[in-house]
Amino acid sequence: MKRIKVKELMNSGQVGSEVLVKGWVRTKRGNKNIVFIALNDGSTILNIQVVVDVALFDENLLKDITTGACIGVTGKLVESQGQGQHIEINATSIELYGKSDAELYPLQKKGHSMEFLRENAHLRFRTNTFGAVFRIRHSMAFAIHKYFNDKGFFYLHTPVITASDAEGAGEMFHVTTLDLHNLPKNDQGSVDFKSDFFGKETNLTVSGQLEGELGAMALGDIYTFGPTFRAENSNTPRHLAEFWMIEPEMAFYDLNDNMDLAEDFVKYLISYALENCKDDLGFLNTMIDKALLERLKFVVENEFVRISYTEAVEILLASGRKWEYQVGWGRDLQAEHERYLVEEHFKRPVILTDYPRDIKAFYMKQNDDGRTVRAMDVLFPGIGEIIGGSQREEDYDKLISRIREMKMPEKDLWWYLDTRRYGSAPHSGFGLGFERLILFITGMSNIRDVIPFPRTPKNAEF
RNA sequence: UCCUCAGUAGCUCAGUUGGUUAGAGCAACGGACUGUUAAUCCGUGGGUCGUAAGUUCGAGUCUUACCUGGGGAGCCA
Repeated sequence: MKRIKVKELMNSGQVGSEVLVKGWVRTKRGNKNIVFIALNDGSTILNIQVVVDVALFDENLLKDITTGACIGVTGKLVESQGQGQHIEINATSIELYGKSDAELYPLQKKGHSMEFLRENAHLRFRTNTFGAVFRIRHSMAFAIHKYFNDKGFFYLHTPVITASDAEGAGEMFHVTTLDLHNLPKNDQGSVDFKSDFFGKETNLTVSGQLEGELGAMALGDIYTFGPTFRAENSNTPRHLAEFWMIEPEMAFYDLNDNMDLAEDFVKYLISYALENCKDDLGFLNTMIDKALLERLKFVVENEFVRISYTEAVEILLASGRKWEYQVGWGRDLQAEHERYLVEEHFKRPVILTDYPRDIKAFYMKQNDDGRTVRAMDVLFPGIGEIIGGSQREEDYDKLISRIREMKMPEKDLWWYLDTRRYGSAPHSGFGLGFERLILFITGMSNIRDVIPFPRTPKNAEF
């Protein structure tokens, strides 16, 4: 008999038919006459209830069916006599694929703390919460590709290994095949990378943006979606050393087009989750965050506030608040400032634009005022900055003077500068932190719980 | 990296001004129960109190260092 997934069974299983399901035991309960098994196969958060007439089965087999064990069940699909589920399976035969010693299996049929489950990341997939989170994570990855594909964007694979630290987005992980215990030195006494694998110093990427711009300057609209690495010693519930980022880059988009796309994109993804992840979101709304669904709907239904950095500073100064970090034009906004704007003043997502150029990256388009750039940050409640982007500086002279002012390695950027030498065009783009999006959509509070295997300082287990 | 809180049974925690044999709930195990929903009821086993050093007649409790984790901050997505 062909196995049917529980999700399909719940949606379209025919009462009265013979079915075969395979999955992992969540709980078993009952008495010496009848036993109930809650079986989950990961296809849905819903369990199928298996009803076992004890008289029909070997006692030792039933003894081995414990929490965590893997079994296959053949039986008749019937309407449930009990409350709590509409259908169930009257088992006629059970095959035990893998036992699970109940005295040793870490997961119990009770709630566990997130910290405990994080230490058991190899097994946490088997919990309701993490099953829901990772099904939603998949759906969001799929929706991202669908959104851009439907809009005519091309998925561009930018390199994971790079020789440029051009953006200066953060500390980088070195990539080398040199013998770390016996490093070759040059005449100046520093490491000689000429004999390294690539013949030069290389790192893991901190952003695919610069390469993405090359693609946009020919293909029009592109996006990247891949892993990103930051060797920052950041220990917070919002940072990872290895995370996934989506970076669209669009020719002929100005900053307003860029903001329109960012807002439409995020709203599309949330709508997609609301429509396609109902069971999982319903569970998270009940167990993790009672305001989750309400908040998601609110974001979809309301326009994001768009104000300039300068206006934001005025609001903060007029608030009468005492800030731990001083507010003033030219200073970067701190978490407490962003939080005030999003969570108290406007009570909705906010897009801040036109930041002082001295606190932003070299590639951002310079405004005519000579002191601000066409940057945008999308700020979300509870998350902070979820998107950062800008219109790019397409003017060669302005770009090169900025590179020199900031003492960037001009020589290494020759290929980037070539896009401004040959057929330069106005263009824009942004970066969306995938895990921060998943945080917002699932209502989870720690970023380590929305990526299967978190990489953080002092932690690369699993 | 900084500030702060915590680390005691498989899990979540209690443990008084330092004092005899370190407790509870849940889980596990054994038993009871003819339809259960994290079933219920009765019973049983289970501990190098994060690690190291120190103070003391005596340390789960006090001191110092280190390790690990949570929360906040910085850096950022």
